[in-house]
Amino acid sequence: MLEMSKEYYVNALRESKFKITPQRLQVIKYVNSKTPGHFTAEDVYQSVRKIEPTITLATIYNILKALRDAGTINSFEANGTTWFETNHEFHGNFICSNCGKITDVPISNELINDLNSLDGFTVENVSLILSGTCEKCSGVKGKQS
Amino acid sequence: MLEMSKEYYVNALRESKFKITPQRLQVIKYVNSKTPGHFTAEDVYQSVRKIEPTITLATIYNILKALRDAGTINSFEANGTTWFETNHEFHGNFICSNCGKITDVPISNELINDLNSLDGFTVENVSLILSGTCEKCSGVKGKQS
DNA sequence: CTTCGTGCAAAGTTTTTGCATATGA
DNA sequence: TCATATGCAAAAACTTTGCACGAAG
Repeated sequence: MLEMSKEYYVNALRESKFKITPQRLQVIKYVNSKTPGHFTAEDVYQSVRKIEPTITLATIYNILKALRDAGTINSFEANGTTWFETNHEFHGNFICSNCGKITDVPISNELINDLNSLDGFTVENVSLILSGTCEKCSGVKGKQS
Repeated sequence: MLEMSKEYYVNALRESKFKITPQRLQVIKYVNSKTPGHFTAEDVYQSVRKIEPTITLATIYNILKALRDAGTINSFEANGTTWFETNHEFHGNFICSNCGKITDVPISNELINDLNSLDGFTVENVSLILSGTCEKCSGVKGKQS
């Protein structure tokens, strides 16, 4: 895989016949700054609108879909929304049911082999989502922020 | 684990201090009939309303939450909705992006060990979601039903 | 110049909430 | 009796759609 950089995203969009627009460049800038990390369409919107004030959530959804179709970001659903991430290494996403924070957790290689040996199924995407209490929230009472 | 039966769900609700209502019994009847299987709140609603015509989706959500809190069903999010299932064995859920069908897929025990050895995290729930093309849809053109 | 993307408004889905009434334990 | 559940309506949260205009290639 190419090193993460804005060019990586731009090239991937071009290869998939997407046009390069100022709005897309701003979303790329945001996404690239969040490596590794997890973000929602709303997160991207709130950040990018500071530079592109006329942009709308619908356009953010469009752009994130393009970046995903170009193979540069992954998505998974949790807590009622779609989360995006740039981490292409196979991993789990641990979601703390107390504070809501999402943390990447490592997974052994054996599982990857398992998943590639499913008779009859062509696996294109895998998401492993764990929930529970994170280290910081263990023994601490509080509400999700 | 107890054998799956309506009593299993009723007992679990009682142990968690939930009341047994006719509406809950009908949802239990539905859930128990879908073992193994995957269903949404809407699926339950459409079935149960035939016997309990005044029931509403809000009540279905309430009951499914109670059954989940009582530890009898699991849930995961995919395709924009929450799916419920009774399968308590650790497994993956393969979602065909062509026909939408969800299929349980077996996972080796190694992963379970991995997931139980996450330093600092208390794992309460795990969902492994795979997407791609199922056997039936491989090589077949069509739209999701 | 032609196709694709953006901005806007509106609608579609799924899920939650508040409250009065009804009911299980 | 009394805490909890139900039914209803309304709202909230997230995502998609249609269309006219604008911009990239």
